[in-house]
Amino acid sequence: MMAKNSSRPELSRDAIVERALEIGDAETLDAVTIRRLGQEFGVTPMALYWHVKNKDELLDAMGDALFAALVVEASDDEAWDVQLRAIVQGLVQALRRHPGSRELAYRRIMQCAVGLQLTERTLRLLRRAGFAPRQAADIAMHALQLAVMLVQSEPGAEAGWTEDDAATRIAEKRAAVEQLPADDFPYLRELAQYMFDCDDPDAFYDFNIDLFIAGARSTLTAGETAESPA
Amino acid sequence: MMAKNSSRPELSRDAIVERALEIGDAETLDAVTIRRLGQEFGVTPMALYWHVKNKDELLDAMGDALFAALVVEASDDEAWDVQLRAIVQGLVQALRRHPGSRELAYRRIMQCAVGLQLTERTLRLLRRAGFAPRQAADIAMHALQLAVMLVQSEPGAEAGWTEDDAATRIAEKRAAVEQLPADDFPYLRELAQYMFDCDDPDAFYDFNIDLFIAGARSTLTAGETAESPA
DNA sequence: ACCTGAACACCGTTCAAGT
DNA sequence: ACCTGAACACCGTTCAAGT
Repeated sequence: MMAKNSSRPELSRDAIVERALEIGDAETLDAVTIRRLGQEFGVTPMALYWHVKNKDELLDAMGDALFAALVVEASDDEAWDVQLRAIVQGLVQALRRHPGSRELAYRRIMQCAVGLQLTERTLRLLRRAGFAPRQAADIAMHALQLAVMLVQSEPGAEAGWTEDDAATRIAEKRAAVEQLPADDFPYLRELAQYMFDCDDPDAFYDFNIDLFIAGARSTLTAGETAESPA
Repeated sequence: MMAKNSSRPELSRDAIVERALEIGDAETLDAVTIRRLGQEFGVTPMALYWHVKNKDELLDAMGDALFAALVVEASDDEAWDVQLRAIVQGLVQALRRHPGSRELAYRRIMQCAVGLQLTERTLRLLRRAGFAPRQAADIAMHALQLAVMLVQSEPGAEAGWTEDDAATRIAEKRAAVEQLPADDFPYLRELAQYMFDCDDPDAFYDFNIDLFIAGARSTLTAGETAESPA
């Protein structure tokens, strides 16, 4: 019952998931391996199978863990568009915590408890705002997937490597664009700095979220004559 | 030089990529294996390394191939929002051809020739429409990523399995939602049919694309006083 | 130019067995 | 309840060698 080694935590499902996320961030998702994890815990690979059914279940658990840090900074009685923005922003903040495992969010967002609760809340606020059922469903899904998409495509945050390594990758991309024929790609060459380098990630997220909210808003006003709110 | 077996095509880079996409669609992306491909061509695994540097390059080539079928049904002198819609639609149509390999599109869209040309065209039309440089860059990226996102999240098109197998998976998901406590998830239960079953995929795509276009449109009019078009 | 044989260092997973 | 040993069927990849 006593800790055998203070630097080596007890083996448990949560500890495994946590360590897996760390490895994903420090290296890559395919560095996350049953055998590697066993090694990190000073245990044989097979020991993990007691705590986790198989690797797929581990990846699912990692995906679910991404949503654990979710906080939505808006109360139920604020305007629907304020709430919707807060939901997407909260999701983005949560997912950004583990860059290496961002792609796992896709398949778990409509599966895990937090994701379902968030979906419920989004549907509720959209229905109450006056969106038709079909619209509410589509916009809710769009909102959640948008958050995943933005995090996944944030310029200059491809794989979870060292920070200065990311800088070199960006430089490579920009260099590749510089080499394109100026006659055929004038605009791309002119705007390359904006596409690959992201000096201000928060501005990037804000702009794209606003774009989405504006679209939703105009959809609502356009359909208001045809549909009657519940 | 003569075909040794008419049912077994010559080994070549293109043939390998094509077969890999077929396997991805018929089964899953991780059924796509160097060894499996060698087997399908009646050749040892190592033979592939002559035509393809390594597996990563193969996956990249598969991703690039997704964009090969791209057609944008809009000419340069149509309104900018019509063109923008046609671009996203064209991309969606192209990516839908290989459901099993959709996830590969993400990392190649700004890398492959077709993707770069499409980006250039999008930037050009947005700049000419009057968007500021930063806005044009963000919206262009958003447009391209949106297409990938929609294809990846089309309800009821998760993995590239049999069509009736997809039906059972949808039924499972809906059943899971039915089991949720009615007090906590009234909206989700009410709208479950819209979220998981997609009776009309084209309508799904149209709605979401329109949502995006509407957002872009309102961004343009909002910023028109501040920015002067080129 | 194009392919094979043999070998290496990895995977995930099962299952009976230990404590 | 929790972990190990041994084994199995897979991977991707290299490299010298064949034709």
